Amino acid sequence: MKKIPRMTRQKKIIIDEIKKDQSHPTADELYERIRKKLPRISLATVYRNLEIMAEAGQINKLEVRGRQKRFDWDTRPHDHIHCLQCRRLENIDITKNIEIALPDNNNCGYKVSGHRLEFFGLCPECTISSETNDKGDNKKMACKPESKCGSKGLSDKQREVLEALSNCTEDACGSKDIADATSLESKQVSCQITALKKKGFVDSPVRCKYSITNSGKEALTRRE
Amino acid sequence: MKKIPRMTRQKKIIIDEIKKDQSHPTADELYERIRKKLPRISLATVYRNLEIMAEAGQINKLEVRGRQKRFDWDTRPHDHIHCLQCRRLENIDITKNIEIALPDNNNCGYKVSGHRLEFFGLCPECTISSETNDKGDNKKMACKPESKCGSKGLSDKQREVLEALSNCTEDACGSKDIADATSLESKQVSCQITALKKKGFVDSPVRCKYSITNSGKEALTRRE
DNA sequence: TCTTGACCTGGTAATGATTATCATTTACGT
DNA sequence: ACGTAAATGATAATCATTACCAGGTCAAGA
Repeated sequence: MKKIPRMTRQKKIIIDEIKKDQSHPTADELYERIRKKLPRISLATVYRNLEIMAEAGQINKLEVRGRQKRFDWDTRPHDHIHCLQCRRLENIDITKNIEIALPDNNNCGYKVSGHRLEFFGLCPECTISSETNDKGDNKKMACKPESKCGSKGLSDKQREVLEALSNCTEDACGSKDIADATSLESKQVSCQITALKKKGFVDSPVRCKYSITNSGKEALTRRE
Repeated sequence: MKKIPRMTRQKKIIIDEIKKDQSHPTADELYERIRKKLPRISLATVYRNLEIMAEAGQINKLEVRGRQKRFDWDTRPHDHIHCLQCRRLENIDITKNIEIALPDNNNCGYKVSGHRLEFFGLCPECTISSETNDKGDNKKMACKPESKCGSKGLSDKQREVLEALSNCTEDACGSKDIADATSLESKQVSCQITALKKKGFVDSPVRCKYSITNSGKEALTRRE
């Protein structure tokens, strides 16, 4: 009485793409790859079919740390490790070292249906890059960029303040000077400075004096 | 040189509320509870401070299965179990049974900084309710409702079809009858029927004949 | 063979959780 | 007590995912 979902061109291509490697792709990564072969496919179709195939047990939906779900063609039970910096996810084999005892005889009263074990840390490449680059200023990702880095874009006011700082002839200038150089009040300037410091675009060599950082200059040129 | 975040009334109340029990609340659960004491607090403030306190190590941010993050005042390492139906999350003690070996001598080359072990299944209450209620039709949640149940709301077209079915004098009627009774074409009706079946509002006792279910009637009255 | 309804797709709107922005308010060092 | 940096509240923006719907395709029964 079970209904078997129809096999369509889209489903075939999706499952082929997953099986191609061990990369545990996200839905939108798959979408981008599949679009090269099937340009008219919809993102909704990708999501839909991943869900259907996961339910049918053809693939595995991984709910790991981070916002996006990842998909794995290998439905055999195994564990994962992922990098906190570049977010890559890999299989890890630890069956020799530990044995997870499903607490059948547990005191919690749950009817346990499964478990998940996940390690995290820095992958080899990110470990190296974090050791060689001591200053975080122009740190380059060894692998994929972390998606959660926060917006490195600039709002209009932030851009205005940054430009004023960039034009500053002194080593560092106070918020009064910036307020004069821009159309903003000193209170607003102070607020923007805080936001810019958090993004690493502004530095405060002396208390109440500010200067633009290298990544701040870079951000200015990025979309002038 | 480390900056200590300022202690504000809001932070105090948030951390007090978390420490009150073992419920591992989500940000919006906390927001609702705190609003009773501090009605003008903003949801953004709750999120912001939870993030700050998690970073400072005062509380623990739990990225467990499900969309929402949960927060735990107990920062000592421990594992969790959660119910797939009502989504409750509880601590679980399994230190006697297993020992997680951080693979220092692992072959993956990662610099491991931690791990997460999570069991899932049905909590005692949900186990009982799933055993007594065989039909899923009017199954009642023993505890909190699952948030991912899908929207139980009705679009205009869905409501129209449901109403037609509800007025049907026969036991069940075909989509032609529904199309006549409504302003919709038979193709549209078929499409809506599919959606309504998925929600459990419509049943198909005979092939190509449909009738409204109890939960379907209930959905109709909910916001007439 | 012809219908007829079930299932599937692409395009897009809606949703839900979280984060960003910014004017205003508050806490803290001096 | 003052002035500045940080925190707040209100709200817009973002991101991943899901819902909706009109049109297309398939397969079983008349």
